[in-house]
Amino acid sequence: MPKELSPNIQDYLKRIYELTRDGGLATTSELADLMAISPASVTNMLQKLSNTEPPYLTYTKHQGVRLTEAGRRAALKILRRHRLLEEFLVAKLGYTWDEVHAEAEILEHAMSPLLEERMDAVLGHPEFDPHGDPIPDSNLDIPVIQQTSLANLKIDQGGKILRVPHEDPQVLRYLGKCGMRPGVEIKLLSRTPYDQTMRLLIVETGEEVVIGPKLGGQITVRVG
Amino acid sequence: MPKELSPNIQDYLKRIYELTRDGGLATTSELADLMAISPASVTNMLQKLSNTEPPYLTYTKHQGVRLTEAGRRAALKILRRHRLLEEFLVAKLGYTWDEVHAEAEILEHAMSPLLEERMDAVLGHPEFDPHGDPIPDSNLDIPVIQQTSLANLKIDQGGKILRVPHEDPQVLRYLGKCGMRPGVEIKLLSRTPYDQTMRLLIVETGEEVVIGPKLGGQITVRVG
DNA sequence: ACTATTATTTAGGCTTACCTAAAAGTAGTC
DNA sequence: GACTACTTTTAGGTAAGCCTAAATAATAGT
Ligand SMILES: [Mn+2]
Ligand SMILES: [Mn+2]
Ligand SMILES: [Mn+2]
Ligand SMILES: [Mn+2]
Repeated sequence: MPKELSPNIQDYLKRIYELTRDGGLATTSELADLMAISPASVTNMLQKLSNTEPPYLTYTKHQGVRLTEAGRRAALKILRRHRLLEEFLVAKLGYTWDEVHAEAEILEHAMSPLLEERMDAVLGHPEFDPHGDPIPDSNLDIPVIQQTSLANLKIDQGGKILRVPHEDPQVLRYLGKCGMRPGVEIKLLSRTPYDQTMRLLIVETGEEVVIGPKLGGQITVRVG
Repeated sequence: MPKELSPNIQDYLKRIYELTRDGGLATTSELADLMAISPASVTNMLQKLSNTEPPYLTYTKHQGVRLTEAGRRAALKILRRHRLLEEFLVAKLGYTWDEVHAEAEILEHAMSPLLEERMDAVLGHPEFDPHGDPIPDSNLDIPVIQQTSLANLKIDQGGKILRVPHEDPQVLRYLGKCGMRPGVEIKLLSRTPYDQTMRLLIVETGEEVVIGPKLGGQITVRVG
């Protein structure tokens, strides 16, 4: 049976899950970048995780990796804890949404099943974390949400913000100040031709917000 | 400057603090027992911790160790987190007092200064944890409390329970069922001559409780 | 197709924190 | 003061998870 995975390994699996949600492969260098360690260390770990019984991922030399079902479940388990923690910190301990990711990144590895269950209960089984990411339920089922990147919005098209990137506190503080939160209705006013910078209208307040293409690609909306 | 201490080291220092609160020395084998590791490993770590700059403890070969001021502060820091966590889990997440120690033993190492501060605040700066142990304040000041072990109580002498041992869930469930909680008034009814078993009266309920000498030595009261 | 660049893997090492086995020190008993 | 039982230390070794440097594979430009 799968013994307890180390914090490192839990983070590897979570990263690989995020990188392969689109169906592709995660590469050595992407992982090395994200985790700020050397590519050699990543290769080592990927080989190790593909040789366990059962394997957590399938590894093709020089191509990349993808999670097995065992790997996906392990990733969702830690993702559930991460997102529950973020929600808990905001809802019950007065954290702002830019403070919670780093904290959850550590605490997720110290969280027992009991604590997970109690937090879930006192929060009323929340479906989304503060950044709009869905929280897998206790069976690790995670809803598939119909959504598009801001980058795909057409001029004058409106939509409701579903999720924003969650790792960078600076970005989150900026978005918060602009009123760009999950649930907020926006409308695309313009997109500059060369650098794809967007001007958005926050419908409720009438305020205008400028979002670059890199950030815009990471914000998702429901069109309509 | 003191870099971040590893979870292991934090636990070593906390254990040594507990073993030397009476002013004595902590020995290699006591620590090996408590931490369930080999004496050789303990020796190794004690030497290491006495050779840091600044040293966390003073080590005398074959005699034992005692904390330096740096060691004491590190121990109190982690003890504060441990006890705040225990209180938080009981007060805010519906834990029973026998469930919190094991959980806190892990979480204490994953707790940021910010989380410590927020928990302290939402709890209203509690002075005691669920087992009656004092929580060091944010300056690491810890109150000295006038108290005696149950073992020192004279027949017919009464007192208020101050603290109970906190590590063993079974013991805690037993004490809980008997009504032996911090704050409860008791009176010593009898003590058997050979094995020192005590019969106690819970004043409020009129119930009688039997406590052996080993457990009795770990429960403290304020006489009166 | 060849070469330059970039990505990945292999090889060899380091640190932390544990282990066992053997050596050495301490203390209590005669 | 010597013997014995017990505790502690030393010596040598392991596993994780990281590192750098060197070797190899993949990719892109001409
Ligand atoms: Mn996050
Ligand atoms: Mn993490
Ligand atoms: Mn405790
Ligand atoms: Mn601990």
